[in-house]
This record gives sequence, C-alpha cells and structure tokens, in this order.
Amino acid sequence: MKIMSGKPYHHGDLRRVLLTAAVQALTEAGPAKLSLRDLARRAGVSHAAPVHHFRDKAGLLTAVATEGFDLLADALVAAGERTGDLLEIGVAYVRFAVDHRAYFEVMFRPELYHPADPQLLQARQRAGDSLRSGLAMLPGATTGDMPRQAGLAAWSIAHGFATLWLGGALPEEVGYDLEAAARPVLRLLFETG
Amino acid sequence: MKIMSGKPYHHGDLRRVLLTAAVQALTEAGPAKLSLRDLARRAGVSHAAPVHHFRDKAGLLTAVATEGFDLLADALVAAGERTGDLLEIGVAYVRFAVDHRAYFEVMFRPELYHPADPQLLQARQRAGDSLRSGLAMLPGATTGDMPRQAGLAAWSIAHGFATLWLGGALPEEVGYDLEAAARPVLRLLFETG
DNA sequence: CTCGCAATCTAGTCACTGACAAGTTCCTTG
DNA sequence: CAAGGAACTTGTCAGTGACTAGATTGCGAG
Repeated sequence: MKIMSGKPYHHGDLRRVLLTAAVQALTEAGPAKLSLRDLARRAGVSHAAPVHHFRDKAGLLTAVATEGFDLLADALVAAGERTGDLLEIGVAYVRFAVDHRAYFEVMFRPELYHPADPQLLQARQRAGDSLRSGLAMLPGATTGDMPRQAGLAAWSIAHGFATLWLGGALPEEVGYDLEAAARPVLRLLFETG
Repeated sequence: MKIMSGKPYHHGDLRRVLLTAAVQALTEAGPAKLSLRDLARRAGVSHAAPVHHFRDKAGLLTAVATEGFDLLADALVAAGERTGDLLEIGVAYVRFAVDHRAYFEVMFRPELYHPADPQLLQARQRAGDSLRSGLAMLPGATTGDMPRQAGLAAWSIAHGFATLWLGGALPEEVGYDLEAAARPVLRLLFETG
C-alpha cells in the first residue's frame, strides 16, 4: 500500500496493471505484436518484472484467456436471465466477441497460452456450462443426440459469425450494426431447432 | 535452369520452395512462430533472400493466403459439382479448414498480411463467389433478404464449426471423425433453410 | 522489536528475429 | 559484347523472450 512519493520498489498491483495493459495492447495491435517488454514499459517497471507474475509470454496470455472465459460466462448467464431466450444468448456471444475482441482473440487460440492450466480449464468449463444451460430453454430438448448437436450448431453459428465479423471477412452489405446483422442470421437456426 | 553441380547462385524456384516451406512450418507450429530466417535456412539460402520474392513477412503470408483462397474455391466448386448439395459444400468447407489448417489459419487473420493486395482480393472474391453459387441450390432462393441471410448463416455455421474444431474447443464427445461430427450439425441449418 | 527470508523487482546478457543497406553474381536483352 | 537488372549474399541494427544474478522490501516468527 501507501504508494506515495517516487517509485516504491513494490509496485503494489503489478499483476493487475500488466493484465490491463495487455488487454489494451491486444486491442490496439493483436496478439502477434504483443510484447512483454512493452507492457513493462507501460507499467513503468523493468523488462523482467512481468516474469514474476506470469512465468512467460504464454503465462500472461493464459491469464488473459482465463479472465476472458470468466467474462464470457458472466455475459451469457446475464443474457439468459435477462431474456430467457436462447437467441439472445447467441447475440450476447457475438456481442462479447466484438466488444471484448482482445480477450476473444486469445481465448480460442490455445497455441498462444498454456492450455492445461487448471484455472483456465475451470473458467472455460464455466463458460461452456453457461452456454449449454441455455439449451435447456429449447422446446423438446429431452432425448437422443439432438440437443447435443443443436448445442454445437448454436455455438458454431454464433462463433462463426463473430469470427467472420472480426476478421472483416463479411461483405459490406451486412452493414455496421452488429446485432441488426447477427440476429436474423442466428434466428435462422435458433427458431427451427 | 540447369541446376547441376554445387549451389547455383540463382536458386531456380526459390519462391515456390519458400511458399512450400512456409506451409510446412505453419502446419508444424502456427503463424506466431513462423520465421523468415528459418524458411531461408530450410531452403538453403541466405537470411535475406526471401525479401526479393516477398517484400516482408506480411508479403509472404499474403501469398499463402492467396493460394489458400484459391484452393478453397477449387474445393468448394468441386464439392458442388460432385454432389449438387449445399450441405456437402459446407462439409467441404470444414474439410478444407482441417486438411489445410496452415492456409486456413492465415486466410482469416488479415492483420498478418497485406489485406489490400489485388491478387489476394481476387482470390478471396472467387472463393466467396463459389460459396454463394452453392446457395442457388436452395429451394425458393428467389427474393428478399432471406437468401443473403441464409448464405451468411451457412457460412457462419461451417466456419464456426471448423474454427472450434481447430482450436480444440469442442468437447471430447464429438469424437475424432470430422465429417461424422460436422454433417449432423450442419444439417440442422441446411435442411430447414 | 528485530531479524531472517521469501516475494518482488532490477540489471545484464544471450540467441534469435525482421528490416534494411550495400555489395556480388548471374542472365538477358539490346 | 556491353549494360543493366534480377537474384542472392553479407553485414548490421534495434527489438524481443528467456535466463541469471543480485538488490530491495516488507512480513511474520521468535
């Protein structure tokens, strides 16, 4: 505590600061151009300080991904409770990907982090559960392989639309209003499931 | 020509060799760990030789992406002509993503290459056209926004499934047979469109 | 109260990378 | 056969991730 005059040797909350800076940097330039040394500079510490909080670059991105999965789980649960509509959970998924691009782009690129990290696995599990729980809202989701496949289909279409949107791959005619573009597309699957 | 004894100064087909090596390296380790110098070593040339054929790293990846879009267009056209079934075009899309992972992972990450490159744009356009032409197979694809949205939905679900599969994000129960896993999921959308 | 010790951070270094500059070799074209 | 350009090499620079050793700090045991 007491971060007063000059630079205290102990930063106080370096881990948090580095994570925030990482998300900021990722938003600006993407994972490829992320540099630990740059983050250290932004935080005003030496270039080797981050090592203590995250072992290496992959460790840093593991923390980013973990936080991302937690945020995603929160967002999906909130959407489910707010609307009770699977379609709106899908929209929330797409919304999350675009609003939290920095997190999203790391989360689904396991070669960037340590995919076996326990905390990460737990967060990922939680996000998956909150997605699947939305499927209970589907009518007649009772037996057989149908619900599982419907879940995969729902996840796929939301994930695919979000990824294509982020990659700038969609044609211009889709416009710039994310939800207006996504909702009718998702509805094509969700209303027939 | 006449690449006979020793090392000729002019390699003969360095551009092609570098591209092949790049795809190989991408398959092994992904775009993040791709190194121009490593490719040069693999090809047995100096570390600066690649610059002459591709201006910089992004230039190399532009060429990879261009080739990828061409291959994808070929695959989609072939599937359409072979089966005349939109569902099978979707399966071919997923198949391509997994079989040509190296290409696929570059193609939809425009921050890695020069997205305004004319040849790239042309190849991308061709791939998009071959996808859209498959939509003509849909019954009643005549008026309004429906066909466009159905196209986006089809693209999204195939792209999403492929991406999730590649990222290892899908639960284990999906199994290891790609088409067996993908087909029933895609069918959920394609048969109702 | 104080003292040891672990957590935190700094400083220095190494191999590697992408980009650039300048020079060398080879081939083609006039 | 000369000239000029394309293909390639050598040398160099700043930036990076990882590693090591050491300095500083604050906390808890006694």
